[in-house]
Amino acid sequence: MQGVLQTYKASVFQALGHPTRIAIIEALREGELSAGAIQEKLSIEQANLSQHLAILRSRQLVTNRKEGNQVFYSLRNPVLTEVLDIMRRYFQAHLADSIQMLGEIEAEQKTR
Amino acid sequence: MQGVLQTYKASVFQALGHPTRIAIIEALREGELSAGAIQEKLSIEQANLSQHLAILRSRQLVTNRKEGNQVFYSLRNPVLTEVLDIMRRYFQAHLADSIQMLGEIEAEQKTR
DNA sequence: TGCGCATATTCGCGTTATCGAATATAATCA
DNA sequence: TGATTATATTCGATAACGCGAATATGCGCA
Repeated sequence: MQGVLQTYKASVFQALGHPTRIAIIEALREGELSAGAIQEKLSIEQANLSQHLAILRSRQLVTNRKEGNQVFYSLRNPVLTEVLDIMRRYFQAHLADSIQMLGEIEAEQKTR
Repeated sequence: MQGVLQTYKASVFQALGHPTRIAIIEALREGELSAGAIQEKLSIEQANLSQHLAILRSRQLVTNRKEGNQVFYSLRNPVLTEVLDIMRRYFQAHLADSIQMLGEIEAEQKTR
């Protein structure tokens, strides 16, 4: 087993390692949104969203603010969008390979 | 299910979402290393390392060069270390919370 | 050729993640 | 208070992950 620090870093990346959670974070780029608004934007099950939000909360990637009936989420730190932007550059740098990977991902998705 | 692009991004983060793989990438920061050298550095099972390397390869995060008997690995793109550096800043920015999280991670590890 | 070293792959199994359904909580409002 | 809305949690099933043991592959060298 590796060090605690590496475990910590890994846990943050792991939280980012799901398409729905990437979508949530991208949805929050523009500013805070209520859970309901996110749900509508992503059109996923309410419970499922709540589970993903719980993970992002537990990793401290988002904060939430309760207002009356609803809960508003926002990104905890702009560093996150920074990382996503870098990944976009990374994606472009490896465009050819990435396209191939996308193909494989698509193929996998179809066979499910 | 979210878009293909988000699935792709998530798959890259997911590859980073394991302490051993973080350790591998950090080990490769200084330059290329043979699989054996990495194994020695991390002191993990040979098969296990090979599995992790396979994942990093499949996500295009590392390249490998065969030389005679051995295989040398290196980071595909400096963007990776850039992301790790940013995460370090992130970690420092949230030091207080992170320390708490580390405590939780440690506690979890002990109870296993 | 046949042996030995470095690395990769396969297999079986335990653990963790993910999902939808159902249920719980908590706030508002009639 | 009771109904309604918004969100969270629990549960059970399935899928994916991670590991070590065993085995396979591939290269160099006697």
